Amino acid sequence: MPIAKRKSVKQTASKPVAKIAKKAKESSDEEAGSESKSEDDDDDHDNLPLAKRKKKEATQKKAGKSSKSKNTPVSRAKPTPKGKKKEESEESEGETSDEPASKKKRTSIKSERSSSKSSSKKKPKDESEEEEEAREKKLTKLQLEEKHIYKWWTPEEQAIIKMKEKKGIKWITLEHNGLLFPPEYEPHGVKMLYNGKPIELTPAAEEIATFYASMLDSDYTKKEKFNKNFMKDWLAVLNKDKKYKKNPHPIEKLELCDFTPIYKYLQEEKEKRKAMSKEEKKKIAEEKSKITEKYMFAKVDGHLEKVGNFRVEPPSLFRGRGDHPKMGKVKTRIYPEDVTINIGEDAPVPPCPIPGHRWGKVVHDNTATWLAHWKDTINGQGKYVFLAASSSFKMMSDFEKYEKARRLKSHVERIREEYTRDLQHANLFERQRATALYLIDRLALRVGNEKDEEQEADTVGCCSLRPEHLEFNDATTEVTFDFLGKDSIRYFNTVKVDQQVFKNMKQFVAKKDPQEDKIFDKLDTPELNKYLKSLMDGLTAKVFRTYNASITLDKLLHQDQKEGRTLNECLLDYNAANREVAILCNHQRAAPKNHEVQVQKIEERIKELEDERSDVKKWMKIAKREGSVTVDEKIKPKKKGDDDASADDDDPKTAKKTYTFEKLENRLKQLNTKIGTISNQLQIKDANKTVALGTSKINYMDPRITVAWCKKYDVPVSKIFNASLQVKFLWALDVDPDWRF
DNA sequence: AAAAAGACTTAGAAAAATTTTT
DNA sequence: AAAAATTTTTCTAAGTCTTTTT
Repeated sequence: MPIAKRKSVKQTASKPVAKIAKKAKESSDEEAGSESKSEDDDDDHDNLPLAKRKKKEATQKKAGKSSKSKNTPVSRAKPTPKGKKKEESEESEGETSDEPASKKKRTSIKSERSSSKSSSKKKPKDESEEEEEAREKKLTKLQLEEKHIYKWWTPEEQAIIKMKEKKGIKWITLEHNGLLFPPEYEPHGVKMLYNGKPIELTPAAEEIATFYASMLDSDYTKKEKFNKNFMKDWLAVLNKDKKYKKNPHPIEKLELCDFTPIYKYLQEEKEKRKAMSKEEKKKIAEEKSKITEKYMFAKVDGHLEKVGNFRVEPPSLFRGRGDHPKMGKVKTRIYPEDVTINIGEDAPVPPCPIPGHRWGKVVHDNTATWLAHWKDTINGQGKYVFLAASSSFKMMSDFEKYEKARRLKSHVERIREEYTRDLQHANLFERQRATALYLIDRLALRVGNEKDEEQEADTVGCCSLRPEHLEFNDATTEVTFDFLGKDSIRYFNTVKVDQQVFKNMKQFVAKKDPQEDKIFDKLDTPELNKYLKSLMDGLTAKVFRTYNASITLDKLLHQDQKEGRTLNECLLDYNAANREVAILCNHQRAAPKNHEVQVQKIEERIKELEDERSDVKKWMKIAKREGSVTVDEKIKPKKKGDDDASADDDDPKTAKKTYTFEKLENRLKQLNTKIGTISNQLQIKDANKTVALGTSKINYMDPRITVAWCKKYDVPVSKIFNASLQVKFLWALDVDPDWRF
């Protein structure tokens, strides 16, 4: 066992973390009420070393659009080549009072918040007041989060961190309360049917049947492999029942199983929970949080830090992605015996939470950041309990990730020259290496490690591509990539590649088994990464994804940014840039369930408004001539059904109305903006249909690019980073508006 | 040197919470 | 007030890359 270098340094006598966490919470609550600003006055105002303003270096990109432009990755084909131009986008209600992201710092927010807090009597609150209150709540939440965060980026802290780095350790003292186990299964006694008859199950068998019943709505239960794996594991449990030692359990075939009684029971339980009164719900929530409270925080070198996943994964049916060979297998319950705890040597070991059990092992590995660890029963892979994204461990490595990607910026030109040259290398290995690197760089492919094809879904990355994944178009020298990548997400893209790359790839594919052989048969990922290391210290394949995502965002957010845009136009532009990055990285999501219906709805609404507009235009002509106009106008039925459901469609009621020209003119203007806004929404909705924007925002785009842009154009950061992201990116919030990636 | 184990980041789905519409 | 839509959080699978073992 790798109880690597134990380093134990004297630990300051310490209270148990639970108590400390509670304390912290109390004190911050208190502060929220009474505003004790002195405490973190000296905040992080300007001691951020990270944001050391780089003079905008003469960044070499032209606004040129050509996807071959030297410094930009080949962009993916747009899924929808609609060239439609949005005409106008004016949101009806202005976001007037949201905190402008610029110079205003958190201190000001704080005082604003606490002062308004005192006006507790809620009278006829009008909209804006309500809005403000809501915003206030969010800020409070953010504040509370921020409260316990260890500001590791100050120079003093940096010195300490350097020291630890030198020793090769991550922490000196570590305290936490272990992890929370799911409760034992409680049988509900609802009998499923077998061959039409109710059947008795042992609790263990019932539990698994209930897992299955709870998934009846999902696609999994319609898959043969899932069902097969499920039956195998379930039958093993069924036959464990002593009653069936001699002859097999009556349940043999899934086709004869009817889980609907259990399914219905689950639905009813859900309904019941939903129907509970507010008080009941609140009470239950409180009880829950009482239990979880002590697990929420750990103490690392004296700093309170949030724990990420302190819950042990409950048993379930394995839901592998794509065509996973193990889907449907029973993932069994984890007990303390299965768990290894990592904790400071002098810290109290958390008592084992299940009576009669004990921890599998307790280690004191201060070279690692995990708090607990167990082995997954499906694949035997390690599962870890780590600190949350807002912890210093995570923030620091996030920061380093982006700094490394920025370092690549000053090497990338050289690297590209080198691999472009090597595309024609006499040696096959080097040619393959150069070609693979080209794809990783220009198409943002993942590196593609080897996988165990028996145990895992068949997905590939760059190095594991096979001939079957490519198609060549000789006329255009375009290559079509069609393969399943991480999470079995399809990568489907036709790209015009470099002539030499085209030639190489055709050659690598020749005389190979399309289904079995690797295109880059001489290459593997350790080999590629070894080469990258030689090009730049710390460089690995994944850095290219980070680099290309960030540089693309940076470029887009600086390219034709018109002055005087409304907030909404700004957000639209950001969304478009974000989307481009997401498409580059192939971040996809399942289309929202009712997408088509919703699109249709909006289209109808637009049509309605357009009809209205043409009416108004017609009337305006008359009014211009005659001063005013009297028309028979349709009256929209009041939303609350006019009881007679039938009346709705057929006889739209009308009423006589008289308008002046000016009135109509005004109305036309309003209609135009409204139509503009709605068609914009529609466009975005459609463009984002299968694109997941979040993944690049969370993992790939340097947050400083976003924050700087926000400051420059006076967009509140909160419009782009929600409370969690603002905390995760706390280290980036003080960046200079002119900062460039 | 190859394989396996270990530790950490990245990923989309699903659940829960919140906001908007009806 | 209910329902629908949207956003946020949670969950845990599935990658990458490093380190250890064989």
